[in-house]
Amino acid sequence: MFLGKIWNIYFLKLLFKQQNWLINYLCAMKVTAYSCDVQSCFLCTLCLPEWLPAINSNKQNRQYKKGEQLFEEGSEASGIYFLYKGVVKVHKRWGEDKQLILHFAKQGDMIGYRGLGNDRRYPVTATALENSIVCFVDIRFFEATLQVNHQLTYSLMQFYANELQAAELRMRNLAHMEVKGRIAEMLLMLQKNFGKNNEGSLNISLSRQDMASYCGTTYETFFRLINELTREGMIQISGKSIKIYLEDKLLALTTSK
Amino acid sequence: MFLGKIWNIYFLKLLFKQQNWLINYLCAMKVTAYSCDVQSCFLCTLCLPEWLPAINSNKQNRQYKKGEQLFEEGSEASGIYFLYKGVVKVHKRWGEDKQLILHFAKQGDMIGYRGLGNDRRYPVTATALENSIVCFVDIRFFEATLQVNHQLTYSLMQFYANELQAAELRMRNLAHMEVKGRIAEMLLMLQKNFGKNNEGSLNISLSRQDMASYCGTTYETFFRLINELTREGMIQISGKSIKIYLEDKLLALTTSK
DNA sequence: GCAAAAATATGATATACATCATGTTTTTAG
DNA sequence: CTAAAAACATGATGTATATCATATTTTTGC
Repeated sequence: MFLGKIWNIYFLKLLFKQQNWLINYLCAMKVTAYSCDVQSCFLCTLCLPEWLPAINSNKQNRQYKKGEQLFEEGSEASGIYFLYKGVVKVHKRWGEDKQLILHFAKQGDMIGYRGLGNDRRYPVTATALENSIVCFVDIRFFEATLQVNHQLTYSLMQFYANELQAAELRMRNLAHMEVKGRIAEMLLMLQKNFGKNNEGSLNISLSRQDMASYCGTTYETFFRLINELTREGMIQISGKSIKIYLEDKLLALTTSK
Repeated sequence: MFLGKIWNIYFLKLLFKQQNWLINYLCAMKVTAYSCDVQSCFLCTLCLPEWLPAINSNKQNRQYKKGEQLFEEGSEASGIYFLYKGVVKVHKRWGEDKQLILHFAKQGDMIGYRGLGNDRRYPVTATALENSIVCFVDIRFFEATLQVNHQLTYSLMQFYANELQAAELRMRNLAHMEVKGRIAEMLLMLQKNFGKNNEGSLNISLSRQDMASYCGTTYETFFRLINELTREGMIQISGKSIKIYLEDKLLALTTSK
């Protein structure tokens, strides 16, 4: 029955190859059915069972269309988001038309937690790259939750510790690794986080500009370097689908000397 | 009496202008007197008073000479350090002879907390830039402390959140800000964290290589650019002493467009 | 379904920064 | 106190990457 559903969509996709609106419409419908079950996210799994009803009555489900912003850099941090469906980019501005993308958030990811420092404003912007559904938790309620659920606080602390390590690793890479290596690293990250689909390509579709912004470079440089990677047989890229062929060679690009 | 001591050292400094060994020796002696009072650091102020005796019997005072390593990137994370006296750089390797300095730790700073993620190895190296004294707390005891002292856990979580924000800001700057701006930013950071001495220069002395490594650039580029900053009247630098003259102009260099 | 707007492709040119090379000064260690 | 090592200074040269310019293709909105 589930397979039937997939087949159904696949069939429609073939039928209306260019008319993606229908597919999107159908997917959006399916997606609407999803919602927080108050038992599987970072928040719910780490809280005392007695606290779950409180969560249940305080959470809000929200939907965002592709391109819509969840929140913007500099605005007051109103709460924390848990992504149920979709893909969201978390990014920081530089000047008028540049940005560094910090994270491509996927199903299950927490977003907005960077607003929990001393400065209660979001230090980043979050933008939906696909139609997305989130569970929103008000910041005050979240803080109350932390006061009550020590295990959650401890886990969140560890989560931050891991994020900090990752951020500082990327800092070093931005400072010293060449762009080609950073692209290789991003591709491996995407494979790790989003996996491959049945055709063996990365299970996510990003614009080249967004991929470039993740690597901290320009569209043009990114373009030239993925061409090189293609010529060297490490990857293949057509449209928005990317296949990784020589994982070890990519990995080699990410190490020094 | 305290003033007398300072005058004493100042007098000796004049007398033996080049013979710093004596001064250092005397200072080291003075320094040896310092040690944890179990009431002023991040750890002690946030713990329950009942827990302090436990800390007192578990902490270790350690000394490091200039140039000595506290711990090394990749080695097992054995504990957390609190810096009582001295300056310590926290840095990450790249290749044989490059590094990115993440932090110049000063009195009161916590070091080694990056080792508390899932991977229980230090992701960074810590090296003393001056003779330093630290209070060391074993990682297992620290974890037990976290389990007991929820306020400490919460504060540590917030601390990490702030560090993460700072790291991601620097990530963006490494990606998009030009080196001159990053130097300006470092100088302002040094002034904020280490203050000025009675002559108005930054109260810290770093090698140019280390400053360059903090900015994510080479010694040569750093050298040329501080010359520019000097020519433009923003700073003055002689030996290891740096004076900031035009704070607002430096600040302007750190913003886009 | 069509016009407008994004996204993509690609060459030509510019430049910020790294690398190399060499000499001097300062610091360190025995 | 002296030799060796580290830090510092500075020009010459090389290169990775950004910027600009322009044409094509794809996507989006009404």
